[in-house]
Amino acid sequence: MSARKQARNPGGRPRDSRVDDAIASAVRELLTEVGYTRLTMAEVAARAGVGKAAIYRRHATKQEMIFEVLLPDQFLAVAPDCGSLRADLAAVLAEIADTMASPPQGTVPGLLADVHADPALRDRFNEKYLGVQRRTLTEILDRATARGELTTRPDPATLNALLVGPVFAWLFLLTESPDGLPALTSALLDATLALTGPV
Amino acid sequence: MSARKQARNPGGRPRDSRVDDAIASAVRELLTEVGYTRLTMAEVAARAGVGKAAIYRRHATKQEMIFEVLLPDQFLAVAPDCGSLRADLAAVLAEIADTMASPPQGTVPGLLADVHADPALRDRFNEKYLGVQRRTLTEILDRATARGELTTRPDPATLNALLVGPVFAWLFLLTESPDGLPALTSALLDATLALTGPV
Amino acid sequence: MSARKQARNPGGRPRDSRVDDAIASAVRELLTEVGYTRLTMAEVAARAGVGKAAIYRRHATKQEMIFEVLLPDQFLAVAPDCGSLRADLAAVLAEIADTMASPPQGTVPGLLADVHADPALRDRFNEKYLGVQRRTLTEILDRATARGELTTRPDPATLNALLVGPVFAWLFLLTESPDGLPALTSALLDATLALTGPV
Amino acid sequence: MSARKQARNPGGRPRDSRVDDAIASAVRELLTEVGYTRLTMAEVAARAGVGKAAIYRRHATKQEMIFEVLLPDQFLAVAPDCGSLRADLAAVLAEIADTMASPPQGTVPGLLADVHADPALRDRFNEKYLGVQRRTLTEILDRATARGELTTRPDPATLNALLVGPVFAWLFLLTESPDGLPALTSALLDATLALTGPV
DNA sequence: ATCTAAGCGAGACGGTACGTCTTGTCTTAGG
DNA sequence: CCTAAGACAAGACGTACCGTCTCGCTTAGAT
Repeated sequence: MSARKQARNPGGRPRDSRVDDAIASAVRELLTEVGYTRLTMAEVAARAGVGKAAIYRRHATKQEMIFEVLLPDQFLAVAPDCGSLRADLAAVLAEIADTMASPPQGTVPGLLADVHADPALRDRFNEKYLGVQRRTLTEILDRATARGELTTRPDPATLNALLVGPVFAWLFLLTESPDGLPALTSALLDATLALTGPV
Repeated sequence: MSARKQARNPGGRPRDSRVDDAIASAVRELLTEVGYTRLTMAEVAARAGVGKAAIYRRHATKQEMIFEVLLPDQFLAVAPDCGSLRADLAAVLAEIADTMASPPQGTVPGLLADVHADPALRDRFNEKYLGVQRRTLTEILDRATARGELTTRPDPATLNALLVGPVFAWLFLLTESPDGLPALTSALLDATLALTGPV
Repeated sequence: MSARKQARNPGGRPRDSRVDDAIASAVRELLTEVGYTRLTMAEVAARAGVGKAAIYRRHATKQEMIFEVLLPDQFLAVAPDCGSLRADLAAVLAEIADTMASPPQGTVPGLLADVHADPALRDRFNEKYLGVQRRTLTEILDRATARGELTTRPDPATLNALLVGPVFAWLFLLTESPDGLPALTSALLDATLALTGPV
Repeated sequence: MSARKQARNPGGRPRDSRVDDAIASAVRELLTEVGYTRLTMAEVAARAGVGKAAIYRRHATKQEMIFEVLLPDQFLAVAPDCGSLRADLAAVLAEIADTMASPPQGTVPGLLADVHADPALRDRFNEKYLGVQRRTLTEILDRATARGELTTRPDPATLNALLVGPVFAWLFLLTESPDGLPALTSALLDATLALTGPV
């Protein structure tokens, strides 16, 4: 995922993957210890035992670094296929909720703000996060349609907002505990499925 | 709204209310022109024709300044009473959506990030924004219960997340156009009301 | 001498002269302790108990800062008038030699290199150092001419090079001790005066 | 000149002399184009079509590299013997002046500054440049003494400063044109010889 | 005909300084 | 006590450069 400018020419010393790991670990530690805003590049470098240049060789800005470190490479890599629309949606929602709830306090809101401030980061966010979500939801709807589970086929963007929004709001607007997420997502699936109409 | 530290001593020169207005206007202009992150106090002061001290006398930090300038004083001042649960929720949701959609690009996510970073701002946010929302929703539920519209009385926090979350996600995660909000909120109300059970 | 951008408008907090002094002292200390090359702005700021911005408000670059701190404000302010050409030249030469020998090891060569690398610094150097020297020498020659001490009037630039060059070479090319300067300047004056011809 | 660490073991690939030449050419080009300070090792390597390691295999530091590239191998290899003290001094002075005036703008002052900052470079400078000068001057004085041209035998260091200093000052303090050097050196010899006394 | 030590170009590495920027506080002179 | 202007301490940012190290490969001389 990282590796922004891969060497075209195979000559030259190759990137040291231990440096990637050290950076990622330092970022995660510091996010936990000091939070998104107070994380500094100098401290990441020091903590990782790495020069700042090694970081900037991999990540264009502090924001992209954090995004790239936190977003799992395998995020929604395969669309779940559990046999029913509800089960598929539940699986997707669980993975999304997990990705939101895992990073340390304040990281997700901080990142979202920077996504809105930095066009380059926005592009990466759209590509690596939103696009994957939309493709996965579309695939799930395709399968449900094939199964005859849907009377009306909802708009994927609307469905996306209806599913992800409450989880985000629960965690980052209301700042409620992640422990309440299961109950929330259960109600959320009931409500959403009411829209698609029972067969 | 403003006036964080009211003069204890009535003696001395009174605050100039034109300064308050000039600051508010400058903040709104700059949010539109350069966005939340690139707005600086020095530029607000220059644009408003005001000293930085005059700003800090009114607002403790940059973040509180923006929050106080943007949040309408009358936000959800009176709970709507339109005769039905759906109409009441629609009215509340419309006002909330409007408050979210009005500020310039990136302002709401920026503010939300700072709410997570700054405990003092979080207190103000809880008091002036979240608390009002929850109180209003509770009152609406009370009325609906009295009318006999509810078979099960939902948890206010869950309801809050179900209603506000999708609007937030639509605007700030998916970055879809505010034009799509009416369709979204309509579906949203349908789905949410399906939970409360038809009478 | 310092004060690069003087406030046009008298409004605003005035510069704190203690900051000027603290910077100058820190620069002198650090030049002595670590030398020209290893002096860093961050350390100057720390040593002076001052923010870096306070330094850059006064001095455009590290090089100009050192130049402005080291060059005495009164350098050759008044041309000596001792009654004879030789005495006048001796006085000027002593002051120039003193200005060269005073700064800590390596400072003068370092500064001279930067003068050749930075046009802005070169302008300041020409104005504050060379110009003053040439004007002073010209004035001394004028007086000697009026006294009838000169058979041929030497070119001021040549005279300048003949006088200052050996001192510079003694200190910075040969790296001989400043203790040898009196003997050198004495021989130097004899040689130079031989050119102008005895009356 | 080059070859700082000669291979002890004759095994292994020998140095490629074309690499030496390519480095020297690149250094000279870049000194002319960007000057001493802005010359970087990476750019020298790129220009020479050479790896940085190949440079550092030959030269310990950037400063030594430049010094070694610029100082002629044959600098003052043989003391001139022109039949008179003045002619000998003129020949030495011309060669020294030429060595100073040849390198691109700013190179000599830059190098001199680094000589004062780096003890290792200073040693090389003393050995390859100053020592040669002093030995040559001493030899010339010996011959002049044998010829009976000297009434008083001047101190070699003083003579060195008196001769070389004005040339240095002319070029690097006053930044006058090298075209003026012949006139300067002529006056300089007159003045200096006046000290040694006519026979 | 290997073997092997050292050369080679490319470029990543740790470290460190630079000059810019912003925040929230403080200091003027004046209303 | 307010105001406008702007200096202040602190410290993060992203860039640049140095001198070292690592990669895969080439090039001789010694066996």
